Amino acid sequence: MTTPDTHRRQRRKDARPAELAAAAMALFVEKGFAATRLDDVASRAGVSKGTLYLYFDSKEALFRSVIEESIVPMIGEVEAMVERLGDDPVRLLRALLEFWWAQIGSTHLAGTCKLMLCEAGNFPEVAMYLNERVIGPWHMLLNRVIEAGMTKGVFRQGNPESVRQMVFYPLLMQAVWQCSLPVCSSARPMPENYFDTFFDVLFRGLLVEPSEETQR
Amino acid sequence: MTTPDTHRRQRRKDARPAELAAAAMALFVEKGFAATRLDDVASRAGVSKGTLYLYFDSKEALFRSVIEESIVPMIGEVEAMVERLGDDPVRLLRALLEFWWAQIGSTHLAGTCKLMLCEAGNFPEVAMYLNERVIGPWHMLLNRVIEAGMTKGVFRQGNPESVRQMVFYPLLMQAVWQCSLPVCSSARPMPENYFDTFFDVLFRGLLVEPSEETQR
Amino acid sequence: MTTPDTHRRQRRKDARPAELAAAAMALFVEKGFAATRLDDVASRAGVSKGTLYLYFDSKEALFRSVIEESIVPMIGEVEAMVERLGDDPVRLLRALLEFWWAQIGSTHLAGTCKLMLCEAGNFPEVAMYLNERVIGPWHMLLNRVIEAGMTKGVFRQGNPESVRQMVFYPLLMQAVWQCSLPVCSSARPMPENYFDTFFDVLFRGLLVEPSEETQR
Amino acid sequence: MTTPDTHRRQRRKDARPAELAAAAMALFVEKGFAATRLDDVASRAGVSKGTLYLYFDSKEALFRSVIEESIVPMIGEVEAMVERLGDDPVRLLRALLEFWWAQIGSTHLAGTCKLMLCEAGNFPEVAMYLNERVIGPWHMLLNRVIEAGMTKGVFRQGNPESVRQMVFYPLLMQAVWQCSLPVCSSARPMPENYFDTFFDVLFRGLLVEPSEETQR
DNA sequence: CATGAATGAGGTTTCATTCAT
DNA sequence: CATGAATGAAACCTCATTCAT
Repeated sequence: MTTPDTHRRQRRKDARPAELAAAAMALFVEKGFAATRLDDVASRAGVSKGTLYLYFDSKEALFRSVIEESIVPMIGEVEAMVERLGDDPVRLLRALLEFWWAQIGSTHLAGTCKLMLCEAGNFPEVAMYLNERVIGPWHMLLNRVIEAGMTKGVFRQGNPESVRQMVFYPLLMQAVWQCSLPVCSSARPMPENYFDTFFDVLFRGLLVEPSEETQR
Repeated sequence: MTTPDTHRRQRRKDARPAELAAAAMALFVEKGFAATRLDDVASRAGVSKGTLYLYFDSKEALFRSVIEESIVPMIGEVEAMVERLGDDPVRLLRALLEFWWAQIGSTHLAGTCKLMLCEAGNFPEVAMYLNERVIGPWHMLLNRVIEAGMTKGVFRQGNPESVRQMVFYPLLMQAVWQCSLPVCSSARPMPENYFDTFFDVLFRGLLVEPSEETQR
Repeated sequence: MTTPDTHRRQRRKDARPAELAAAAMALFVEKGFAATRLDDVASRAGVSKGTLYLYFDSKEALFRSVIEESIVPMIGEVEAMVERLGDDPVRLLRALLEFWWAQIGSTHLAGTCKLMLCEAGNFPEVAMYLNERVIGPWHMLLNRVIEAGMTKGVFRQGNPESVRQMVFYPLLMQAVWQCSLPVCSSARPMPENYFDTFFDVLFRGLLVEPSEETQR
Repeated sequence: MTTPDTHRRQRRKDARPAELAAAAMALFVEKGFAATRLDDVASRAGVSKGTLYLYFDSKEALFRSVIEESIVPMIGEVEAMVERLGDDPVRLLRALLEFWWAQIGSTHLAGTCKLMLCEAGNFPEVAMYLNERVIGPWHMLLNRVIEAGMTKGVFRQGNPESVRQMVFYPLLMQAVWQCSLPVCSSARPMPENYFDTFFDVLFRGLLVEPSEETQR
């Protein structure tokens, strides 16, 4: 009794909220929440403005929903990383960061990071929630690895907070930056050997060691 | 002829634009451009809404002026850093970054960085201008130091772009983050030994060297 | 598929711009452009303020549109008069003026004349445009008839500009005056024999001719 | 005790209100009442905005005062014309109209006529007052002359209202027009022989009489 | 379900008016 | 007297939200 047309329609209907959220996400990331007009969201999604209200109660609800939907995969990613916990802090740290970049930093989820940064002041509860569910656990994870490395004597002693920023913020900033300035020159794609240099310097230091020096 | 009162009034009038710009800056950084109401700017500055229009043609002009006024000192800071150029890449790089943090990252100019990140999409010309006058020169400066260090064989070989991000983005992100989340837990003051760890890891690497290892 | 209701709605929507323009026209004529509030335009048209902006970009655009829409019929009228050009200057001149009064001077298009007079200083481009498209052609038309009459020896020789004003300005001023002072006593309807006297005096002069004098 | 300087100051002070009124008049005529900003009035008069309030209670009071000051000389002119009443309707009518043009239509008082036309709707009491004190008497005057001419058998019989408009409106419209469109081409100075043609046609008609025709 | 015309609260902007100097 | 910075009511304009179709 359900014709293929009905099927297609059904699929369309089910996909609607996600389509709308995706359109909203793109514009929220590009312009910010307040500067985004629902007119624009609707026309980007190819629907009428009224349709938005069939799926979302308000602009703010749309925003929360967009964030919400981004959070679920993020939580998933972070938890997936927890699974990977192994013994070698070096390999583990590298794996975590590369995984973060592959699954978040270089994907459309990077936009959520930008939104977090830009809109946290206007949506403190959202920020708190995100902080609790995603940022916190992620920081915990990094901290555990870093501190484990220090405890094991593999990593240099020091302020773990400082270390966490050093290992993570370059990636985070790069991700956010690419959302912000697709127009500027900085939007060039990540260079091939970015991570090679990154981890080389991170683990072995910027300075050439005496032993290496003699090798040259 | 000029009574003290006249003086006070004159001083008031001369100071007005800066006062208004400061109030606007604070709110723009906190809420973003679009979400900031001129009513709020005015009442934060302790004047009426109309007064804003005695000094700025429009909300957008106010924004541009705020950025403009932030740029001048930034250019000054960057140029001041150029003066410091010496021969030792290690000391120089550390000096540059500590200076940036002291003069920009930890001051109210950090807000300009956040604005840049958040509003670049809505004010592309402003972003281009800033990019040209401040960001570009600053990147050049870092690049020169990094490349000089590599050429001299003091710094490990690698992608300079990657290195630049590693040395600068943790500071930049920290600065922006503190603007965004005065409400969240991350707003705690920079720990005492942040920079010690930062440069220790940066220059010598996260890994404990074999020679050090034996010392423990 | 289209119910009568749909029809009515459609008709309503199509008619909206004209309804709004009519309401605006009436108030612009009555109060002038600057003194007319869009609130008043909206409530006279029976819509809310925001509705105006669905159809017109700004108050000025509304004004221009109102004028624009008045110009089209005016051009039509003037061109219709050109068609009437015949050989007898006397009958032709009378026909033109009576036609102008019937189609413009005594209709709502008279308001456009008042607007032209009152707002020309504030909308010089609009004035120039009207001058080019309507006023100029109309003056040309009158001039041609007047000069043809003079050339043929039917009309007394004299400054055609002066004659044109004599034949047209009483009608124009009467039209404008009735827009301006519906409140004053002058708003009484045109007397029955207005045109009889008008053309009698115009063609034969105010003075009683000697031959007539003897008839009394 | 009164130095020359004091004298000059005194004269300046006494002249102030008239200077301000003159500046206001010019702008009211050019832009209309509502579109005229007191800022512009003040700067045209070379004083500060506050100074206006030393001499006039409000913008409307300024407007009324401007009109008021124009009325007095107008009343004077009209009364001066009454004095001239003689016996010959032809000479009298011509004298009245030429006098009106010389003393009002071609002077800055023409602006008052434009204001009357444009602002009557916004200031009905002012319009009524003007109507009572100036327009009415002036119309009476013309009517008396016209009717006297008709009674004496010098003027052709007809609707006096119509005749009054024919003799006066061309001049009035010309006066107003020159206020409205200093920008348009119509602002050319009155042609030399304007009045010659005007009265020739007015008294003897547009048509060439048979007797004249043979003279040609 | 989907539409888009209509709404009106709330933002930006203007400017007549005031008042300390 | 004269000033002009400051005010705030009221205008213009925007856009999230509603609802008849």
